[in-house]
Order: sequence, then C-alpha cells, then structure tokens
Amino acid sequence: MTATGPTGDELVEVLAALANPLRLRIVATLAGGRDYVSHLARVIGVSRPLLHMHLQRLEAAGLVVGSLELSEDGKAMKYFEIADFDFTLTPSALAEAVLTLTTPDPQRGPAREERS
Amino acid sequence: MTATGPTGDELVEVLAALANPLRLRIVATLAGGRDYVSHLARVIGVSRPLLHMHLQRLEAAGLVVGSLELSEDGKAMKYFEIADFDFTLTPSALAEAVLTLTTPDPQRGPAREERS
DNA sequence: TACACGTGTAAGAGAATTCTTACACGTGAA
DNA sequence: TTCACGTGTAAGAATTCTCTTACACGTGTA
Repeated sequence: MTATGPTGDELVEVLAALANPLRLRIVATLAGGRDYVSHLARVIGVSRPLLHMHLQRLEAAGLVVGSLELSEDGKAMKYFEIADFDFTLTPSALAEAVLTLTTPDPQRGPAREERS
Repeated sequence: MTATGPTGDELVEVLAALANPLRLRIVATLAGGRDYVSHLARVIGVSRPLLHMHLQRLEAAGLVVGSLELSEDGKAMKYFEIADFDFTLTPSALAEAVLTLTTPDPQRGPAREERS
C-alpha cells in the first residue's frame, strides 16, 4: 500500500524544472510528439542555445529524454521526447517526500532552545 | 468530463512556490496542524522574517491560508494552515495548462520565418 | 519602566536564473 | 570554397531569489 513517491530532492528538482513558462511550453510541445532541437527552437520561437539550456534542465529532472541520432543525409540530430511522468501534489504526498530531503535541516543544529 | 485544471499562470506560481526545500518543509509541517508564525519559525528552525517571506509566497500561490487571531492574553497571532490542494502533473495536464499561459508566447511575434 | 512575547516590513549582500551573443565543430550541396 | 543545416558550449548582463540584520508597532507582566 506504500506507493513510494519521489525523493524529496527529486521532487524539488522536478518542481523547479516545471516552474517556468518556457519549459512548460517545451513539455507541452513535446507532448505532441518528439522533435529535434533546432526545429523545436523554431517552432517555439526561441534561440537554440536558450532551448538547449532548458532542455538540459528538463532532462536532468527526468522529464524529457534525448537521443542523438544520424539523419539520412549524415547530420547529427538530437531528438527529445517526454518521459511520461505522473506526479501528485497533495499535502500528505509532500509531507512524505520531505522525509527524504537531504537539504540541511535548519533543525538538528547545535541544540537551540525550544519551549512548548 | 472536462476536469478544468489550474490556469497556466496559477500552475507556474504553485510549482515555483513548492520548488524550494524550506517551503516544502513548511507545507509538510503545516500538514500536521495549524500553527502561528513565531512558533512555526522555532519548530522549523529559521528566522521569523525568513519564514514570513516564505509564507507570503505559499499564501500567494493559494497553498496555505493565514488568519490573524487574538489570543486570550490579547496578543495578535497569525495562524496558518494548509489549503488541501491536489495537483496532478502529467504531460497532458501540463499541455492543457499551457493553453492558458499569459506569458508572452515567443511565437506570434512579428511574423518570423518558419518552414516545416 | 523594562522585559518578553507577538506582529510587520525594509535595506542590503550573496547566490542562482534567465537570456543574448559569439564561438567551436561536423556534414552535404551549390 | 562557400553556404546551409545540424551539433555543443562559454562569457557576460540583467534579473530574480534567498537570507540576515535591523527597525517599527502592539500587548501583558515583573
């Protein structure tokens, strides 16, 4: 019954990756099918280096997957596709994820006073 | 059947609010019951002004609700509690939210070239 | 009066994000 | 050779986020 969700750190990375309008557009666009970087940049309307950066972020969070392929005319094309994720954001789900946060808990420090 | 989700802008705000270890801890702590600012600051182990700022962000995103109350001995206490939210993060859900993004779509600009 | 406790906010430093511009490399076709 | 297309990355500016410190106000009690 214990549906193990994502780690606290993983969750923070995923949330940070999605908390951006442009990256949200990228995900939405890729949800309609895979595409390679240069073309995707033209479709969305941003510069290629910028898209490259955002794709790195999304890939690092495990939300998209990229694969370098060779086109028929010998060009190196990097295709990206969505990773079919599914996260649920509820108070209890977050409370469970927090248990595995490695971020320095402000608590547990050099014993501070705490009454009541 | 059309379960209207959050607006694109609302979603970005919610994700940005949750994409932070400390704010995640705040939500997790409040999931265990309501509390007032000063006490919550001691429990979590951060300064009150810092907690105040994070609570503002969480409240602006609609994830927590605050109410100023008067204690028996006449002190003004600001209590916060979670807002019982429930967001689902899937490619299709995000694609739907993106439709209502007000963020300047890089596209739709002064007609740029775009061939297939 | 002075202290302990609650509230709120403003100024500033330091760090992280976001974005542009410019450069590097590769291939196939004119 | 030169151009068009693909790849990657580095440097810098502008902005935003995070956090500390310090100040303001209020009440009840020693």
